[in-house]
Amino acid sequence: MATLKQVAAHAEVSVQTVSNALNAPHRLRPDTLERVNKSIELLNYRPNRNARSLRTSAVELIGYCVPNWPNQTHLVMDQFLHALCAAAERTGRHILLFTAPPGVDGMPTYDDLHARRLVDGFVLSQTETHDPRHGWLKEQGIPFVSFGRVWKQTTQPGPWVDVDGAAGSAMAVRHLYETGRRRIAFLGWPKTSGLAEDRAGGWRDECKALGLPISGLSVRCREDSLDEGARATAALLDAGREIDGIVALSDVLALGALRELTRRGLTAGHQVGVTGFDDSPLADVVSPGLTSLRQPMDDIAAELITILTGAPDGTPSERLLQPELVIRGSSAPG
Amino acid sequence: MATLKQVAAHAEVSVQTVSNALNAPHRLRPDTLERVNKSIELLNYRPNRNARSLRTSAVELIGYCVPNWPNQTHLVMDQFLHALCAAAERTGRHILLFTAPPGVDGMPTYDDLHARRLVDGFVLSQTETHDPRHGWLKEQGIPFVSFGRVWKQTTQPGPWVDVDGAAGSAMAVRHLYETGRRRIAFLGWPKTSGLAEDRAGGWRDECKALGLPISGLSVRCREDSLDEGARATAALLDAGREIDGIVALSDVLALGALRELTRRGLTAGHQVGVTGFDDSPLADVVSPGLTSLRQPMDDIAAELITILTGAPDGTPSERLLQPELVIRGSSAPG
DNA sequence: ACGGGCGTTTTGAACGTTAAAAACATCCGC
DNA sequence: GCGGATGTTTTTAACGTTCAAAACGCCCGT
Repeated sequence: MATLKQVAAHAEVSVQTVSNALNAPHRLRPDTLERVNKSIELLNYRPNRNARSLRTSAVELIGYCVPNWPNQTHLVMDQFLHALCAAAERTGRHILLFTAPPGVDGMPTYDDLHARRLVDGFVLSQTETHDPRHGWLKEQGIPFVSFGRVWKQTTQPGPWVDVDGAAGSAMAVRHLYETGRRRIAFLGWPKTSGLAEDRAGGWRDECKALGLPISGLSVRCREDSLDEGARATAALLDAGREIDGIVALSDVLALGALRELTRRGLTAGHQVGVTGFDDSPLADVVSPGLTSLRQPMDDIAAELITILTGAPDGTPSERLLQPELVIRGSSAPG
Repeated sequence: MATLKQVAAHAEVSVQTVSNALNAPHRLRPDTLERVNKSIELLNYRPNRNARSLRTSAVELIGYCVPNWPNQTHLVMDQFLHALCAAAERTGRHILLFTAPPGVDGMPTYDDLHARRLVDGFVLSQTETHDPRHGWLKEQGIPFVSFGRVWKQTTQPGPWVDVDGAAGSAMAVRHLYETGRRRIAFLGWPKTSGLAEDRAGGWRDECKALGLPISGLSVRCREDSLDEGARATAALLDAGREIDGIVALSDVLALGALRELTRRGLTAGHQVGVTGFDDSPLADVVSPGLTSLRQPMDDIAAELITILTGAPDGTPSERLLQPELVIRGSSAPG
């Protein structure tokens, strides 16, 4: 494997000149640059990243903790990871995966990776209510950026990128309204989840703004499963709420709703319009397809990387992105 | 950030002694070792991985290309990644993610990562028929191990770990047989996929071994979707095949089968037992739960890492692991 | 008392790169 | 023809670690 030294010998220049040819080509006289580049190419030289990192103390690696506890967002994790990788690579960086215990127990792992210079900083996701990681990292002065706000906190402990769940729900409500629905229910989770409250709030506010009823139309499911979605839908129908639209907080709940509607002989997309959240692979695999709110993964990833690698000074950056309503059969005009 | 030098000064020994305290503690006199360790702890010293890698030319990082083209295995990718990470960490290594164009176009990326010493080697997955990556890497002398055999090849071009799809199908058939089924159909993919042939072969052979009929009971679906699974099931039922069991090549196809059965008023798990493949999150989310063949991700990951980091000599290692039948409601005794 | 052997510690050099400063070359104005 | 400005290249040193060899200290046998 060729080194700078060998290239330098071959091009009959000093080592530093070759280094400059790569890092500051404008400093070289054109003919020297060309000669050096020829040697680089001929010897198939590639800079040794370890030596470079040692010298510059920047590894160009970003740590990401691969989550292991069950969570609906896993269904779109591959999309997220791909987008994150691609965004990192556009800046010459890469993603380093690691595992860590949840919550504050995982902090030594983060600390270690940073102290040993395996990573420059971290991208956090799967943010939880009162997540302790952000404050801890900030305290240690370790660079990070969060995908997802830390809920139930007055000020965000660091830079973040998130998707506007309230706006998403509102978009879903408006879409159902525009396709003729007037009694739109909401399938959510318990109040403990900030994300759930965010999305529920969007449904409530938009319904109010459009003059639609909300009383008795919001159901909290105990868990994120098809069965719970179906059960909640059944409850709404049995209570005689006369619903013609359902905004569900997740694709899984939405699929449960679809199943219950189908079971009762109600054509989803005709009698009752249904929307989900996150545009997971499930949404596209069922029939009729599930209308869902897609998270703009490429934009999210790009913003995360920009914030993390851009401004190292203390100014926390915050970006709230809009989801995109992907319309499929489940919300066809009734 | 403390360095060896500072620790050495604090403990009043030479730099090399501190290095030995970490890498070869048996060489130190017990009292020196203790003194050095105290200093290490006090100064909160962590070895700089870049400096170490530069010296030893081993980065302890394993490259994994995060796939972006649509594929059913994405549903279990988070499980795989978590297992792979954990296994790597058990040997002090980590996973570096990257993106690359599919097929041979991606090889420069692999080459580059290795040449710049960002990774020691690669774990390949999403192996395709006649996958060119394995041969190329072998030729370049770049260490790798494959999750998944390269199909339609007489000899495997390198070490691999795989799950025995034929045995999996056979397990499913036997399970359905033991719960009373006698006419068991197979839902597969086109012949071009080695994986599909492997799984289909297991169904065929086990049916023959048990004296069950196979003629007209195998359907090839055009794509891996719920609709195709449902369509294939409908076709089988309409043709009067009198089936009472379905072994599907994927969870998605199996869910399609379940949907069609339910639509026709046939209780899945009673009249017709259904099994899927891969034990994706979908299997657990539907009701009745889908009986499915789980890939032993932890074992797979452990084997991959062992093979990749264990024997650097030319002897290719090969490991065929058995899937595990996870029994749920969809195959309850009829 | 002296050399050999062994266990422990130190010295010197190297891994491949870049930052900073120094050296060299060239051109210009006066 | 000399000082200065500008442009290009080289020299020196350093990043933090580990390897190989040398040095040191000690015990032992003769």
